[in-house]
Amino acid sequence: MTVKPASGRQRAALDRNDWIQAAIEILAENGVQGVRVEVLAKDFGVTKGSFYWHFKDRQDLFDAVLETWRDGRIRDIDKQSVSVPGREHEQLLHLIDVYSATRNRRGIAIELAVREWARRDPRAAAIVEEVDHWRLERTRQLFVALGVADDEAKSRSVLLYAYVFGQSLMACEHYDPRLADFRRRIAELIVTPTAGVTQASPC
Amino acid sequence: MTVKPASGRQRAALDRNDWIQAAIEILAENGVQGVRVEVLAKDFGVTKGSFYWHFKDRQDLFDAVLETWRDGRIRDIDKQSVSVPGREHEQLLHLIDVYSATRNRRGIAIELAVREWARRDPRAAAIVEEVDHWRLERTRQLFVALGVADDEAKSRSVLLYAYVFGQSLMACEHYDPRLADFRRRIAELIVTPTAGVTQASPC
DNA sequence: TGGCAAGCGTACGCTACCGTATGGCGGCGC
DNA sequence: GCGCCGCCATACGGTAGCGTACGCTTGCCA
Repeated sequence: MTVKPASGRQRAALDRNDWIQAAIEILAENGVQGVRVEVLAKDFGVTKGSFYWHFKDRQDLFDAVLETWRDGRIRDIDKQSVSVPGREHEQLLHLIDVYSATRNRRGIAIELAVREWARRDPRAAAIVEEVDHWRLERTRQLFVALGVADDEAKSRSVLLYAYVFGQSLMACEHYDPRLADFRRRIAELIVTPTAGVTQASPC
Repeated sequence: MTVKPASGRQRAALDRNDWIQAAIEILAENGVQGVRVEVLAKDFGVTKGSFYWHFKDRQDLFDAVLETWRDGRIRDIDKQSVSVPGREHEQLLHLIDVYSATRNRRGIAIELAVREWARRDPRAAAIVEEVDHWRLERTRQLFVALGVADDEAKSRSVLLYAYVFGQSLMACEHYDPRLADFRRRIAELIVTPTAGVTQASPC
């Protein structure tokens, strides 16, 4: 999965972003603790002399990774969660599906790695909180567009993302072969307004 | 948090379980990668010569930690999830509450650390799957006792635990000051049978 | 009271890292 | 063609940690 392998005789010069991308790859597979500069360098076929040209130290890389991740997430949220009138229900279901464990393995792995990181590093925690806030806000708006009252919309947003992340760290593949059906059923339960929580129409 | 500190002039001899408990403590705080024998030894005020008396190597400790955790979880499940006729609803709510982020910080930290571990170690993954299966099965029974159809009961069980674990890795403390209310609302949504999913009464 | 073994200390070699200092090399401007 | 700078290599010192070999006590039991 190395971006610029050392296959060619004369490999291209690496830039800051190459290191960041490689770091994210390792982060997803082995966690923050696995992101080691000498290992990254070996993957690129260079020595750490290169790394310390582009970065002050390891923490510098970490900060860059966090910023990159945050920016990417926020772009994604903007793309996936803009309210398209009349299709909000479908949009919410799609949000859940995107984080389904079967597809998008890479994205989920990164997501979990960053959150694991955030439990022990305040910098990562701050970034995660930023991203969470964006996501929850966008989802809230979708629920509101569905006619759900604001408090209920916030609750459901929290439920939606908590479910999505929790789902990806449970091992229930062997629980029942019809798990896919269950997931659909759960998704509907989360996004479908219950009778009584719908906002009173202003009449 | 050391179990047997080196405060006394003549500390008691350590046994296998002392090391395991200390390892679990570090595991919760710093993850598997943080469980280092020389660090544990320093915490106890001994050298690793002691450790290698009780354990073959580091992996031996890891295996013991996993078994200990599993046994504890299964005991907990048996305690907390036996169906008390007529109180199943309350029991399910209690289950969610137990894993609420505000209380039981230690239990949650261990839970997350083990699951993080499981993503990269097949031995840990096997243990987690065992525990998950037990939990889901018990919760399913509670839902069924509430009159919920079997498929729906399984779905809700998955939702319940996914929500609980996901909740503990989200940073939504600053999302809204009324988060506690939202949590209650969400819990009710998860455990309360929707109209139409209730099992047809055998008439 | 001699011996034995559980429990731990000491000391060692080894690997994997981090960060730094400094040297080399190729391409680009002039 | 000369110098300079961007990019990387080399080499070094230092720390943390694993596992091993072996020596030292303490208590127990014959």
